[in-house]
Amino acid sequence: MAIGIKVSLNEKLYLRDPQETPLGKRIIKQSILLIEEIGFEAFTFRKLANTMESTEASVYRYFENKHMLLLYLVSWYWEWVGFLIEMNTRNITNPEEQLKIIIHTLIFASKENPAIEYVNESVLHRIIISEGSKAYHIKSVDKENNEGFFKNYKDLTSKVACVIKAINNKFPYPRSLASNLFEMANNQIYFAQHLPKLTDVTVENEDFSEVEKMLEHFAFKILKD
Amino acid sequence: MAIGIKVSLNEKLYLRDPQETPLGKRIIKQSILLIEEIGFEAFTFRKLANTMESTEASVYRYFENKHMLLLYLVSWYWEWVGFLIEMNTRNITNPEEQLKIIIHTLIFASKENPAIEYVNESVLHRIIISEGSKAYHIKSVDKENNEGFFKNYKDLTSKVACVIKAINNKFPYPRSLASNLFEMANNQIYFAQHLPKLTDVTVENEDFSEVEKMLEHFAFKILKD
DNA sequence: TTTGTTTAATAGTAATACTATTAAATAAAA
DNA sequence: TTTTATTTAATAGTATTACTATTAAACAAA
Repeated sequence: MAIGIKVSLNEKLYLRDPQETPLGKRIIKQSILLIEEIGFEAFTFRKLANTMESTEASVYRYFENKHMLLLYLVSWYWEWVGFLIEMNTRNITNPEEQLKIIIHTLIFASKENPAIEYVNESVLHRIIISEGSKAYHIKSVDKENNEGFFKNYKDLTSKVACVIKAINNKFPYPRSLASNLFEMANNQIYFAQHLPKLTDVTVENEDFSEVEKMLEHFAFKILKD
Repeated sequence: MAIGIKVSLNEKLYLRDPQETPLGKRIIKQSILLIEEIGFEAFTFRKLANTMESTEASVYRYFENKHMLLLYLVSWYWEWVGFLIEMNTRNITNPEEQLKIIIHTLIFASKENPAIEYVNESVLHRIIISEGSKAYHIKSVDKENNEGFFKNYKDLTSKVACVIKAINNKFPYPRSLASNLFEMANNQIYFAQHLPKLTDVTVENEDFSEVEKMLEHFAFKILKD
């Protein structure tokens, strides 16, 4: 990922690279806003084309269907979070400190300085929270996994699992803890906002600090000797 | 829930109670099989009607749309798991033992003696694992929550949160731990089956014992003083 | 036997997902 | 500069899907 320029993603995710043309960038920008506004089920390429004053057929030249577009956005997000984590932990040697930074980045990724003008990271974060899991809860998950569509998410999980192992080499579930931290972060934010009976934390005005505190509590308690 | 007879669910979930008529029971039975076979996105009432030799219009007399049918199945599942947990923990006084039984029931619910002939609990479990979260990851979540559509899941979370509090009254996140155990159970099974890089456990031939062991490890480590 | 009620089938419509073909714009080559 | 090739987008479709209005059949109650 070269900052300000181009995020490197699996080329099979798209038919034509949206980062290469002005229309492609508008498709990314506007689809993020429209999915957030009406939800992924109601989202269609025709509605997208209407709001961005283009045509349905033009959008289909970039993405095979709306599922692939979601997959693109999800991959973009995790690539970006992975990049932020890499940056923020670079000069830290203590693995406990690294994990704290990872949790913080996971929760506050959308508050970092936006790197790319055609992606509203804050809105994208909300999409990942409410629609993200639909990217892999599909019948074709095995085929798409073989194509490498989930590589960004898996690579980030591996990276975090390494930090977990550095903290406690005897802990038997580093990957599961890593993926659970990702899933739990998004789930508990969603619960706080929509199904508060399912959580103990509160989220107001996009302030996720209680979630951060809870994830730290969970992670470090589990990793204690 | 009266065993062998009728599961009590929110009446707003359906237009006509499917448990009341033979056609309704066939709709439940066949929809479980068809969703499992082709996935929820490809599932339509027309395809369902074809496979069960009925008509699309007849299915629409029972459920407003396929989302409401999924919500019905998800509610049915959690009501059933809650019933099993109630049964299995009834004569247990030790809360640690209760939590172990809860985790076991959560994981092996589908292996219990089927209570109702028109529901294949094992197939339903697979649907909950791969499609369940789509029931509440929708734009209308707040409205539907007000209607009480998620009551079964929330009640079960409250019940488990009580057991968690009985184990360690000082633990600050009993609801979050409870909901996370539910979500984690299904997620980690799904990862083991489809995205093994995201987990450390393996699941072969529907044997979920490694997942059970991991959930116990997580839960009891977190609740330790 | 009549009336009312439940249930299901017919036959639609509107919206959606997707595509084949053509046209316009731009760039490269002669 | 002119021709040719390539990229990009618009038009105009088709097939499928989601959903509904209306009618008919089955059954029960009066």
